[in-house]
Amino acid sequence: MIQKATYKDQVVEFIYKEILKGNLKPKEQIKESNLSETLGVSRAPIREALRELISMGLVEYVPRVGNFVIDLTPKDILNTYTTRGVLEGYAASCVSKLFGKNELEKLYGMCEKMRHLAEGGENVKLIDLGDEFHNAIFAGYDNTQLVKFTDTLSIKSHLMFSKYWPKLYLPNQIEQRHKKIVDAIESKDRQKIEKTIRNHYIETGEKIAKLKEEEGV
Amino acid sequence: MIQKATYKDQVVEFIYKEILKGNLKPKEQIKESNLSETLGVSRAPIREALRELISMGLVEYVPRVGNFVIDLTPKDILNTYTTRGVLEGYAASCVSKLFGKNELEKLYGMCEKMRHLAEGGENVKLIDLGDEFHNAIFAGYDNTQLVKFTDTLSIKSHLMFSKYWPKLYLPNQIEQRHKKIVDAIESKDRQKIEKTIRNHYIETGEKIAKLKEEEGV
DNA sequence: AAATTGTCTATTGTCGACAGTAGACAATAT
DNA sequence: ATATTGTCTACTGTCGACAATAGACAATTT
Repeated sequence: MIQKATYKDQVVEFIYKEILKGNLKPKEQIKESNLSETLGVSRAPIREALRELISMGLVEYVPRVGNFVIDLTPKDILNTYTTRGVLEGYAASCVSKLFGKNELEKLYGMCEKMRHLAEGGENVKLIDLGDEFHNAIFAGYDNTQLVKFTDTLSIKSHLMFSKYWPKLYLPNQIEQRHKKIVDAIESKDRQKIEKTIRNHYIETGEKIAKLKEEEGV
Repeated sequence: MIQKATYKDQVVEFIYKEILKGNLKPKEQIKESNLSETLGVSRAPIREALRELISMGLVEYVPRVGNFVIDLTPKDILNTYTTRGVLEGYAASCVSKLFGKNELEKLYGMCEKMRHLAEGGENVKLIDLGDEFHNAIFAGYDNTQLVKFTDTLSIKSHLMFSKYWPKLYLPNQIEQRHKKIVDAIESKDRQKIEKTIRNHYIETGEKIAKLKEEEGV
């Protein structure tokens, strides 16, 4: 399926990457006219892109003043991860019964691969695999509303994870933490699944929030 | 605090009310130029308003084709309510310990008032009180991320509730259903709170989905 | 008749320009 | 020196016009 990308879509992509790369720093104002000149398009598609980024939660908007790169407080970070944990935990508990041996094997395999990628310092691939892991869990879940929310949260998380990941977990821990999730799914105990996934995210949220706090001093 | 409303904000309000009133029907295309002429403003603020409505989930957008009033399938309806139940259930369980006798009394009072409003057929006030009820529960909860999601879902729910509410519950049932939530909060049993609120929403979601299904035949 | 192609039209996508305002800074008054 | 007021500037808000395109419909081909 081919999809013609409008300028707006390309601008969204561009800004997102600039933020990821750190070329646009938290709290920094994103000036429409500047970008317009830089990218060689008019302000209209820039504005539309910014609106989208606002709804994604990556840009904060103050009427008549401007658009600013989001600057997450430690509390915001914890909130983002917590919310993600609540939603994904519920989703996983709903679809757990769909998982047979094959699917579980595949998930366990991913856990190992995560360790390898972490050992090799391949953070981009690690994040991609993380996405794949979560998508695999959601594969059979058809609550598009909930999934849309988790997608938003996922993008937001990446922002922080890509910055702090080396300080978070050892490669072995990454593997074990995800295996724990698969174990829970295997148990088919819905309560356990929810709890495990919630904790998975809350732990990471707390860690990153702490790092951010220390850095903010 | 005074807030200057931009045209965009007023247009959002206008379109939302048109949808609520049924002047804009599901699946109907919202044409920028039409609205522009009707409201006497240029297309720019109209477009911005539409973007916002898209992010609120009230308008669906097909690139290069147009903006359409959302047409929720029965499944979508159930999903919306389910997601809301998951999020609000968790939130309520988190803040339950903050509720003392005063707060609980107030909540019980609201339940009674809901019955009265339902008996009088005052659906607008009923919806407002419903919001107040939920806001009261969230008062001490500071996960802005989660609250933002529930706000979105709440707006979406209103769309359906305002259409179907007379067919959903008897005045007495409305009171009892909400009292059950307060009872759960009073118990301080976090698990029970989550479960109660989830069910509260899922039940309504299922009912509305069913009504929608029958109507769609 | 059915399928393909071409044309037209209504609608969205983008543009450049101007209007209005928030915030900074200078000028003035106390 | 501090507080108030006025001015300026850079930015967002809005505008009207034009470009591009999806979808409908007509013309053409088989």
